[in-house]
Amino acid sequence: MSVSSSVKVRRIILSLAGHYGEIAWWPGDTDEVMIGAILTQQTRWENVERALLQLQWKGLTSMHSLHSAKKQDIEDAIRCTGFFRIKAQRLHSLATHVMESYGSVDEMRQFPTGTLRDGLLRVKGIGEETADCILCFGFQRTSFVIDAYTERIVRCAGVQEKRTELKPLFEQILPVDQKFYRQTHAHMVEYAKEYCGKKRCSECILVNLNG
DNA sequence: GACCAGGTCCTTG
DNA sequence: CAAGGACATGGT
Repeated sequence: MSVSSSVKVRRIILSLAGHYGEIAWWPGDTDEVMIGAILTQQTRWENVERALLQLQWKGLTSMHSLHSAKKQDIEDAIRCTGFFRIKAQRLHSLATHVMESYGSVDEMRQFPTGTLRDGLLRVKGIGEETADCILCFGFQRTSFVIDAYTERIVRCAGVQEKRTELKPLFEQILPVDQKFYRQTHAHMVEYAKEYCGKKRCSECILVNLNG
């Protein structure tokens, strides 16, 4: 008989926190996090940073400016992130949602997390992970991000729950403190990039988590 | 050249 | 609901 998924996840969280400690991760203002969250879909972060620089040169790093930008200008700036046509469309759709539903990014801050999340998920091209990244890292909310890396790590430890059940599983365990949400997601990504390849997981410091 | 990257949407069986 | 393909550039 193995331990429950809840205990496994708790061990992973604690183990990684002990391994990495506090790390700086995904700084930037709210608009920039929103943009980065879309650009990083299925894309390395280094390429996203280059695109963010190009957007800065064009003055397109706010929802306000993206709302009125020409599609061609957005595409040219973000080409290096791949999927550039669909991502340009997604950025514009997000900007339109922000400006037309709230008027500005600052107006969004007074709304509850659930309301903001429902709105974001209605934007075509924003799924659960992107919405939670925006909420957790852009709006400082306690909404945990489940990504491919997190799923890979918990599978490795024998957690069987479906992906949609992982978010509530983590949120039951984490203290309701924004800092833990940010840090834990950061740890998952750093750890997986270092040790969990897509096909195999070597030198895994979590190998004894089932015991 | 093959394979992968911090997803999401759409279509099929 | 699960599985497969499309979207596209850049690095190993």
